[in-house]
Amino acid sequence: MFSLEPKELIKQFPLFDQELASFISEEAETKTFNQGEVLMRPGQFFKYAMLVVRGRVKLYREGEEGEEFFMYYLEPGNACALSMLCMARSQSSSIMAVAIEETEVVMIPIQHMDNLMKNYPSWYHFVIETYRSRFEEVLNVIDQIAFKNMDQRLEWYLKRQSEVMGPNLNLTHQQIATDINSSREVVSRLLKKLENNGMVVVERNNIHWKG
Amino acid sequence: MFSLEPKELIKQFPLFDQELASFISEEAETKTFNQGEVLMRPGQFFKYAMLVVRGRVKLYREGEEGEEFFMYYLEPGNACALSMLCMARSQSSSIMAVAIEETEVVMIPIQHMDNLMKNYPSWYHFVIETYRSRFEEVLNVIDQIAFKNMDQRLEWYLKRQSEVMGPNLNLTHQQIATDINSSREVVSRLLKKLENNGMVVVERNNIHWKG
DNA sequence: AAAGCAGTGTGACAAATATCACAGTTTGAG
DNA sequence: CTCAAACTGTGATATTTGTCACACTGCTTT
Repeated sequence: MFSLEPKELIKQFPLFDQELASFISEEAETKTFNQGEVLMRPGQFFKYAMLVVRGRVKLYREGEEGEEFFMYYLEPGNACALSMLCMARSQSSSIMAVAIEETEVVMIPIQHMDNLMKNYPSWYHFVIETYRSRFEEVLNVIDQIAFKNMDQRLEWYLKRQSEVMGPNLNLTHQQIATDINSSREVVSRLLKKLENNGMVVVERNNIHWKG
Repeated sequence: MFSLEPKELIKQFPLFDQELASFISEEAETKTFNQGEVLMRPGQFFKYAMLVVRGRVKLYREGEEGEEFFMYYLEPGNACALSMLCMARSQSSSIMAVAIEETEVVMIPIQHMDNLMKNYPSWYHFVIETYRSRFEEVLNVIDQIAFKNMDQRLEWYLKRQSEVMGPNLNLTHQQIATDINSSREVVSRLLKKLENNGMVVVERNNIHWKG
């Protein structure tokens, strides 16, 4: 649990300037999460702003009956927007963040936020940019589920997955169904359609996306 | 187009402190939008952060085929979160903001943002709180359309409407259908069900919500 | 090889929602 | 008052998606 070099930080977070990187390097801890570990769970109170420097984090929404719904991934260079909305009132924010591989996270204690905001303009530019991009991502999610039907949603889902995971997606139909809140059979059928259209090659435990 | 007294501002925005209110009062303009006027449209570049001090603004998402989908209202004391994500990159943020009644808005030119962030802690607390509450609202919207079916969504929609507009909702079935991306007939039928359950009284151009 | 299991394919059916056609009802303009 | 327009109600039907039942495949374990 030790911290990153400023130089390394800037490489991951190009919006940071020298002083900011130095400050974070001194004051923040670095923590490694194992695959499957939960970074954030519903209704949690945050003590840190979290920046991903290695690995991948999956964010998804949990429904009241235990349903899941995939939102987006955090990759190196991303920050968890919600962890920065750190004011006491982190109520029933029922969103889950899980490391899907070994993931290294810079954790900045929230008591530094005032100082960071005040004295490091490049910090708040980063914060704003983080919100902006996450907000936009979430709006796109709404578009999909509000306006599109399952085949289009599946297609969009696979495209986004492949942007993060590469063209070979090690996913079962059941996992996909859970992520888009559908059912295995439906996913199977739609995948077959996509395969016929040449968008995809379907194998056991693997889907090859041909964007 | 003249500005508000600091005292009045603080009344509307309790998170503001005295200095912040004074600064805004001096540097910001106040603009009145008529009913139906567009405050913000898809892909627009922002020159101001916008704070609502009177009236109501409806925010909705527009689909590619002209569909609409209601997101939330801004009321006095609220700020348009998107207008504060003002960095140049305001891309295809296809969200619409329309005044649904005569609405007065304090417009803070974005060139003051750095200064505000740096020198007025109560400003960035307000900004953070604005993001937090909007983000949460949007997550709730996702819950609804991802996990719930139409009757529950309609119910939720009516409840939210009545929170803002009072128990008497001057809405046609068609308007509701548009807002929740369904069709008039479906809304009619579901309203009838709600009426039978005593949740609601349906009249022409008016729905009385009995929370 | 046999058994077991996770993953997949598929037809039949059920449920939710959308669409169509048309009729009735209220309102407001002229 | 009359007519047209906007709003609402309703049955019939289509489409989309979910559910159920069961067969099949290929891999792993014993």
